[in-house]
Amino acid sequence: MEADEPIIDESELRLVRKAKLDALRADGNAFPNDFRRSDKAEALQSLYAGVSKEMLADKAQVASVAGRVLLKRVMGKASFLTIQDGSGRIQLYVTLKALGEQAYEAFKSFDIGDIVGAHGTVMKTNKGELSIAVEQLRLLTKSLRPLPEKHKGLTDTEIRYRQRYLDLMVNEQSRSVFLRRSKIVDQIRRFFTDRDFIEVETPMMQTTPGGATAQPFVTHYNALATDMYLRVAPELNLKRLVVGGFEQVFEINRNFRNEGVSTKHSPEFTMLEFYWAYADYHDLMDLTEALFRQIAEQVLGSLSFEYQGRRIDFEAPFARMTMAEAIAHYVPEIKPQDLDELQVATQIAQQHGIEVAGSWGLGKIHLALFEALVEDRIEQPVYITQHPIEVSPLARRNDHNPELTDRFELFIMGKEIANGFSELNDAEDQAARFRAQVAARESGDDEAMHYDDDYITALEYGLPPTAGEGIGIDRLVMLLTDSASIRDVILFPHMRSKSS
RNA sequence: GGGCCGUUAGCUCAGCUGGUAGAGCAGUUGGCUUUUAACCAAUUGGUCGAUGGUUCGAAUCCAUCACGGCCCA
Repeated sequence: MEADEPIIDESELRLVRKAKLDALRADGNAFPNDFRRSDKAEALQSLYAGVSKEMLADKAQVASVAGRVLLKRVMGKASFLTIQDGSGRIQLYVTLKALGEQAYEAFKSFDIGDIVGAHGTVMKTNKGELSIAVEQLRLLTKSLRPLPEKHKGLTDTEIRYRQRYLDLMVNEQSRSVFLRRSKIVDQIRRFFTDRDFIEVETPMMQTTPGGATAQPFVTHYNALATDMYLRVAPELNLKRLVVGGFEQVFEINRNFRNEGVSTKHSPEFTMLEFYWAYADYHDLMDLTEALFRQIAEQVLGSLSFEYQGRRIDFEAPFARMTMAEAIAHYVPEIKPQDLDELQVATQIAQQHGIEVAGSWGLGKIHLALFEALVEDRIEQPVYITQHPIEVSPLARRNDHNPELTDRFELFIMGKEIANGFSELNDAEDQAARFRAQVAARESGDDEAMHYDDDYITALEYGLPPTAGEGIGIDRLVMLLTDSASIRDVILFPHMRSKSS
């Protein structure tokens, strides 16, 4: 996106640096790319952690490192630079004696933010800090803008999101969140490929949006001369693949829902979806627990962790309860038998300020009560099962109660983290459910699904009994990084453009 | 969409009941050969988010708008 003009800022700080760059240009190649490093900061730090100053001096180990200057301390004829590379930080010890007059003078004009390369001997200072006693120091990239303040860092949330690179440069916390995000996604891939799932990529642009009840983004496809929708879910395509014989598939990719933005919702978000033939929703719950334990163990090194001051435990089996059971469990003043009677349940809902339409069955009332009274109270992982059929147009009917589905949602700390069900593979039932969705659309529900004729055709060829699930990656990462807002786990969250 | 809060130097922030803008860091100059947010001395830097209004006088009070944050729907 080139929408925003670069900010023209000819402030004095910039002019000073620009003059330094001009001098470098006049002097030769101001942007060399022939420097090669031998070591990264973190590797050196851990390699020499237990080695004494004297032992290091005996070894006279040489190293080449490169990174961005974060701190600079000039003390006459000897100086220290702290640089940061992709792995961490390391200190450089720069002396007039080792560099010579000319190079040392040049070094003194380096600014915080510059990218440098250094070659020298690994040493420790009197205080025991690992450093490189620099013999050659090169400026690799001149930085023209001043970095945020060195100890308070960058706290302005808006700048942290709009200029994430600054946030990453100076806020260690932010770096670690995104490093951990990468590890979590890596673990998910391993988990599924280890179990013979294959990773696939299905279209982001679709002629018929489907797979979730949500309002889609619309775009125009010139070559096909048609409007298309950004997908709200990959679900229907993934099940087409199961029809085609890919019996275990998963996809980790973006979904787009043209809805509100909040600390829990981002219109563009990342979802894992997977489909597993010859399994049901109970198998999914077992698999999800195994997945979450593996991630926590591999990424955090522990099965329990803090989230916003609460301890979350993945070790104990995740509770499983129906929506009605959950209401009675979390809201003690509501008795289980009250929820079995349509009339009584309606009354309770109305008492809690819920507007109950005449067409609602027990399931819909339970859902409304659950969302109003239970969701926010949940802390530890709990599977809520058996959602009403009206709100689950793609899920298989329960064998004992055809008004309910074989479905679950996993909640942790008030957030819906996963949603899975035994898939509806009866093409005729699915066609009827689509028609009901279309009727809802026509009476004004923008989030209701479209009728997907092609999907019905696929089902008519036969979808094996299959279970499928979606896991919101951003929310999972929020939990595992103790992040309060979804924007803190998305590298470049969308922001309103500033009219200048 | 509604409520509350915020926007002051490149960054982090002070600035009271209205009297004409301040600190630390960064920058510049000088000093300093093992510092750790290095230190010491001097010094530059502002359309106080924008536009209106009230007032002799507005960063400060009022209104509208923009952007952001938190909470709610």
